[in-house]
Amino acid sequence: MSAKRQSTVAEKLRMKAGVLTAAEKKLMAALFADYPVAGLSSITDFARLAGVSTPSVLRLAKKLGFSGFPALQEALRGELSAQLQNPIAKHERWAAEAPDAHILNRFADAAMDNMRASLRLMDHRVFDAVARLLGARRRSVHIMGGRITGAVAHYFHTHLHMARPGVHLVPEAQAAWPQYLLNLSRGDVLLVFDVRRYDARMLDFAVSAKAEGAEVVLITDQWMSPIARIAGLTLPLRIEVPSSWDSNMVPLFVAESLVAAVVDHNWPETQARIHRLETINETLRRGKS
Amino acid sequence: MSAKRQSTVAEKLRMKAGVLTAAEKKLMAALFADYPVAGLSSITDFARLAGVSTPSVLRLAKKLGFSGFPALQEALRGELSAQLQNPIAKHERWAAEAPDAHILNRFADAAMDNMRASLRLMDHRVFDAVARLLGARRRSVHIMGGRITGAVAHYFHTHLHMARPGVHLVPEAQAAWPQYLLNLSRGDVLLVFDVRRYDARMLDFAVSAKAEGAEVVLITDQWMSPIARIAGLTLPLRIEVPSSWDSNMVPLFVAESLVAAVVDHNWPETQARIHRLETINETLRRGKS
DNA sequence: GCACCACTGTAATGAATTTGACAGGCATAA
DNA sequence: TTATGCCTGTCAAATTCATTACAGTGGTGC
Repeated sequence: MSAKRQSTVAEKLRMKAGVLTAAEKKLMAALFADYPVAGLSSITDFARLAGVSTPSVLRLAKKLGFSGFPALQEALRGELSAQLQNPIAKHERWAAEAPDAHILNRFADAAMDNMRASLRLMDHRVFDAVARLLGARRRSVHIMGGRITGAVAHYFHTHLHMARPGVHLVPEAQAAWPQYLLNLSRGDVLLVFDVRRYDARMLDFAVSAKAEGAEVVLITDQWMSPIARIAGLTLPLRIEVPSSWDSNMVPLFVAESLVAAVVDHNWPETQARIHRLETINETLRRGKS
Repeated sequence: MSAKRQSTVAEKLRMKAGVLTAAEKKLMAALFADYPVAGLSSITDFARLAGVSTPSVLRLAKKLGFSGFPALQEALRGELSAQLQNPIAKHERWAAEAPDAHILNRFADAAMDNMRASLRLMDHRVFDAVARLLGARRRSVHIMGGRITGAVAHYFHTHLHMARPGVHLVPEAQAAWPQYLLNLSRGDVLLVFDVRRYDARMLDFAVSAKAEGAEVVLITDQWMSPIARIAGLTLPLRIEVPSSWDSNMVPLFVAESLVAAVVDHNWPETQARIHRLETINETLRRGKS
């Protein structure tokens, strides 16, 4: 790949600065005053902003080598979006020899994109509300995941359980569900991970739980599990990767962040609990060996 | 003037997230995937990008309180140019409206740093070698994780098992280990996840496995599990986050990437397998309900 | 002073966009 | 099951936009 290809509109302009006419210099100044946003409105607005006529804008675009004004705009949008994507991540991932097309690089890019998009999709107030619910000691917490997200649910259960008592994992095996519904008390929290392809049986479970008075919290993907309609709080995420399956990285991220938030929120008590846990672990290990 | 200060399009969207229809949610996700640039092209392009019709875009714009699509675009341009000129915003904050110190932002920063650092730590030739080992059908694969990484090992087992036969998960319960050692054949692969605090018993297991002729592959953290000394291939990662525990995100990333690499490497065969799996799942589901 | 040339704006045309009206479709509730 | 209401896409009209053609302006060299 040659380095020439990736010349930005700004570079092209500076390159041609010598042969620009008066009207074109006005345009260049106007564009640089608010680069590149000034060039993203209509050709009429841009011309008026610079104080020239519309055909002058068009002539400048052609002089820079574009087929027309829309082509110039697309170039501007392209470099803008490249610039807004975390620049470090894209360029610094593997300074080394691995090709861009390598699966690790493709996966890493996708993962970073997912993180960004998910953080935008999530409402941090909802996140805080979920953390508050999970931190309330008088509420039991019941965690549930589907085929894909089962591992995340399991992981979340393990860690939240270190932070507080009263945390239960609803097993994937449907046979045991009735008793778990029985154990639900009014005000308990049911946290469900459900990404496509959505599990109709989990919807049933959530509906029943809600009928029992549970607060339903849903962590789902951008296409939204049907459980969203009955959930009190929903955190939508983005989980696409170049693979046959979706990625669990962002759900895991949310799970870890939620645990951290709960731990933060009630630090002294949790710290004591963790300390006790470490001691017990030590004792068990010694006892065994 | 209302108490609310000028809210961004992103905020408006999240505010209304509850009352958005399916098509509108698609648009929201598409916009957030490349915010705000995705919304700066024509209404036609934007609609096509999100996979909905143009009128749906218009309806969303009106729902957010704009007079039409161009008005929405102008709002996007406005906040974009404000953001680009404001030096603070240069460092593109993700959950933009949440404070920097918010746990989500701190966690996200740490996760991104971990990703970058891990990609630099890993040698992509080692990664490829691991993928090749895992893809070899004549070798059985045995997967093992510790207390923290157990969930990742479990997840990795589930997914790799979808891609190929001969994948086994060594349970955490030590009691069952002898039989698993017995099942190891010369040339089999033992893939171990081990991060601090390292588990001495896993080292013993790995040593025994190597003695049986197994290829030991280790996925560990930057401080390197002692197993590294006997492992044939080692992938060191970075897993620090602002929390009481380390993060499993990067190990999960590597696990997912490895599965994708194995799947890629032997696509036709794997595809057939996955297809059969889907069929079986369908059948089971139908049979149950 | 006169003719030439390059540059710029006005006006008109054609293309694309935006918007409103309509009807099919899906889910919900009776 | 049937009826209702909401959502969504197709289609067509109206508007805006991008582009071309052309005429006017100002400057430069002879």
